[in-house]
Amino acid sequence: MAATVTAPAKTDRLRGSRAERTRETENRILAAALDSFGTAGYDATSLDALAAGLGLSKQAILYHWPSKAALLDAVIDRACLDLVVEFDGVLRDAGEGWERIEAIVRSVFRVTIRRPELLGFVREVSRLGGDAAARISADLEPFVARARGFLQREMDAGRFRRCDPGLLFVSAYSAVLGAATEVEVLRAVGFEPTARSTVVRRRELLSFLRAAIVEP
Amino acid sequence: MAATVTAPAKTDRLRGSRAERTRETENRILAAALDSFGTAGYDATSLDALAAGLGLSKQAILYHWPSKAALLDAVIDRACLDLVVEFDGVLRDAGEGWERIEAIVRSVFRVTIRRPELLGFVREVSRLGGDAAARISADLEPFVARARGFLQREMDAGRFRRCDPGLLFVSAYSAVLGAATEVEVLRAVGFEPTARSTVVRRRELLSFLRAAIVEP
DNA sequence: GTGAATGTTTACCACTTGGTAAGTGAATCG
DNA sequence: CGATTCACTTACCAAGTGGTAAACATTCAC
Repeated sequence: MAATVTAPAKTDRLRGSRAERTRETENRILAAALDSFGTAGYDATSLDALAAGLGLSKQAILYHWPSKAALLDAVIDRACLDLVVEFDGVLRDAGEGWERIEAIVRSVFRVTIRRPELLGFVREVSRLGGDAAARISADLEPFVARARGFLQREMDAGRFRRCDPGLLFVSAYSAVLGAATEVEVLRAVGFEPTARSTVVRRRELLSFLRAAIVEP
Repeated sequence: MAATVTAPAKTDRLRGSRAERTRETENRILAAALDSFGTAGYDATSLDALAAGLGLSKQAILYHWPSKAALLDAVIDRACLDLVVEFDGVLRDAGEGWERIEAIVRSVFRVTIRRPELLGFVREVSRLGGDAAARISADLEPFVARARGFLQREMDAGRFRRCDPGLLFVSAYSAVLGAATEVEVLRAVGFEPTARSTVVRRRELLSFLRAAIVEP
């Protein structure tokens, strides 16, 4: 027979070592929780429903994390990791000055299409406030600090309009997230958030930001 | 004795006609619900807690509105009325062109200080989606339409940079609401949302918007 | 093979939720 | 004055919540 070296490999769920399978279960839970927290919301997500969607029981979740709040913390860390990985990858290959902002905006729009729950989750956590919001701030702080440093340098070089880098960051952040995720407002002004209209929205947002940021 | 013409006037709560008192109770419930929905959130607000805070029982609320969802609808209508009254009043006395945007931004910042729950509520409803979000869109549609018309006219007159008025509205809306209400993001960039820092934030936001909107 | 650690389940609990049913006291109206 | 409407309360309920306790099956270490 063909050499089954060491693998038991009865079903897909039983592949790999015990530690690997545990990690995979936790990943599945984190992904499902991120999805539900980011779309339905934290309060509107029950552990029962979450577990049922994964073919588990609620107590399986509570085995890996001691409480719903602890699960939220873990999801926050995971989401921030995903975001930072995404943006860092984009920025590594991006050019200088305005090109970097353009690269980030394109990246945000790509994320809202491929993983719409991710930025919704960021919104949700900052809405929840308290420990969760503090945690996400802390997780993203290095990225935010880098962004501010970048803006400051570009201002010093005379390429960006001089202003407070922190507040410029907030304005740009809000405008980008809004154009990418405020589906109701977009609908109110006649834009169904389809993939096709995304191209238009992105183009308009970029020209808006360029006018606001780049020194003419 | 002094002429007590017709007034019974035993306590404050019993003043006025029956219809007036009923209306006053409903107003108190609406105000408390708007506050709690806008700060704690819809899901996190229980009818019991709401009623207790008003010295009523939950069923008193359910007497005036048949369900929590119906109460939410009423709160939406009330909040939109407040917003439209506020903005219309401001715009009536505002000048032309850029001055009108400046007036609106000042108005938004004033609202976030005097009634922080109001814009938080708008955010919350648009997060909830579904019927509630559709309702708030419908309520604010006339105002949004006027804003788009204004932007279009200013572009035609060559005073504003030419672009899609609807998407410009979304970008500006997001930037304003973000700078006014994204407390966690502001904190992350080192701005405690105090009344003092508000002046700085408003000034920076205005110069950001001016650069983005006004034709140089 | 045996015993221990691990991941998961079933059973259960106290508590909260939105909502119903029925009753009550006061204002209003004829 | 009596009847009725009105605004509200007390009592209650079924469904769901996050979380605990304990039993159970599988896998791993020896």
